[in-house]
Amino acid sequence: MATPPGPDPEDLTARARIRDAALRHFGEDGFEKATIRGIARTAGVSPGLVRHHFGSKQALREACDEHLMKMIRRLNDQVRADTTLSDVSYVGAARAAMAPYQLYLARSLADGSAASIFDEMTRICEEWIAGADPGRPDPPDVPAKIRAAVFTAMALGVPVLAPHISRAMGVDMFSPEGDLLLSRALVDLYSHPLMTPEDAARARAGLDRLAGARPPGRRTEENSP
Amino acid sequence: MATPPGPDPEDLTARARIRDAALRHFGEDGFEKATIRGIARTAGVSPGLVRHHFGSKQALREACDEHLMKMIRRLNDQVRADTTLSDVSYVGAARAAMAPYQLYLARSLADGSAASIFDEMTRICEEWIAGADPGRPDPPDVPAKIRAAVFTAMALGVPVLAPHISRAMGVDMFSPEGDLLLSRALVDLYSHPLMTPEDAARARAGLDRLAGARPPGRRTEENSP
DNA sequence: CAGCAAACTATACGCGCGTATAGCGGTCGT
DNA sequence: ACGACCGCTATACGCGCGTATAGTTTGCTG
Repeated sequence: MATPPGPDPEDLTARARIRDAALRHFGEDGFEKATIRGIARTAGVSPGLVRHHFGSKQALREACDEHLMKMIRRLNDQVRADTTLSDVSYVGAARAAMAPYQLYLARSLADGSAASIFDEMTRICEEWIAGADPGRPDPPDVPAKIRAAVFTAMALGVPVLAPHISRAMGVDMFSPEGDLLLSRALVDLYSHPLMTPEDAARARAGLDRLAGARPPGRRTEENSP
Repeated sequence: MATPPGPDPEDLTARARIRDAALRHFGEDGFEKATIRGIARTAGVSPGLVRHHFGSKQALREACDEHLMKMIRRLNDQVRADTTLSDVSYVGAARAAMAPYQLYLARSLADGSAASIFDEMTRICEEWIAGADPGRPDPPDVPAKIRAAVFTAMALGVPVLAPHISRAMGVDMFSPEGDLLLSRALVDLYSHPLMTPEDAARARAGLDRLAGARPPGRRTEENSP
């Protein structure tokens, strides 16, 4: 295997440039709005070459997904490798490395594709949660996988809605200042439970009551003025 | 004002049917992929009438945004009105009432439009947070508005990524069982801080160190292997 | 040097979209 | 009773897209 057509050792080839351009265009304009012609122009090639290498627009998207997931896996393994770093710096470094792809990831997740990426992140998160579960006082009444999925969705909500957060903060979320501000906000939110244990108990009781009484049918008040 | 062209008392007119159909199509297919012809067919009218009433596809989208925001405001006022309900049932009822619009809201937020809706929800959330702030032991070091924006993004991450959560749970998030499961997971996550106070203190110290030392420049290891 | 395969370009086609405009029927004010 | 108006439809235009295919360059092998 001297120069195999393998996917990894390609970083300056036209194929890789097309893929990177596609990641940018898909991320900035969305899959539908992005055009093969525009991607080709950014990559400095002819539109026909895009089809020659990837076959179709959809296949190009799937190649982007695959590439991104490979990068996420590598990032996670890398973080797992040296746990000597403090939590914060690793989170910051990971966010910095992901920055160019977050727009694409956001779009891709939002329109329902990139399922495997979400599942992979959920799996990673589940390991993380399962590792922390033994340390908590009360046993969880929801499987770790489901909690992992919900939390993954919440965590991904931040990059997905990055423009809105940046607008609220007044600085770009990906700038150093914005990143710092966001990190502080996240630490604050993560370290303060939004519900007291009593609230939670009451809520759980309410849920049990709803579940026992009747399945929560929707109210008919949606047509009242 | 017998039959004014006002926006409110219209619920069975063709205009309202077009708007509802647009909400569905935009939500299910995305703004770009959705077509005026398809919306018109769903609404049972001719494509020309869509333009006659709304002028353009973009204007139709803005009308959808406006309508949705009005509904959100009404829902919030309604919830604020009777605080006798337990937290959970109001959350469930609100989610049920929002169900048909969550897909649209998700798409709309994800592609950067619907800024005013996000800001409105942030404002509501900020009031909620500001009301709860006096009760916490340590003073927050991040403005309430920013915490509200970040939390709003996280909360909206759930409906935005609903398909993925549903896939992980095994049941549709909007079904009664899925809603119950999701609510339990949310209660569990909300009632258990993800970071201990020590973790948070250490993280804040790390952030202060990073902020004081140098702005966090990105590593050069993204091209290493 | 010949030849061939792979990378790449040029050009064209067809389709479906948003948009524009002309025309038709019922309803209401006068 | 009648005409102006509004809701609504039918039809058409032009554009830009994804896709297809034929042609051109490049680089490697025998």
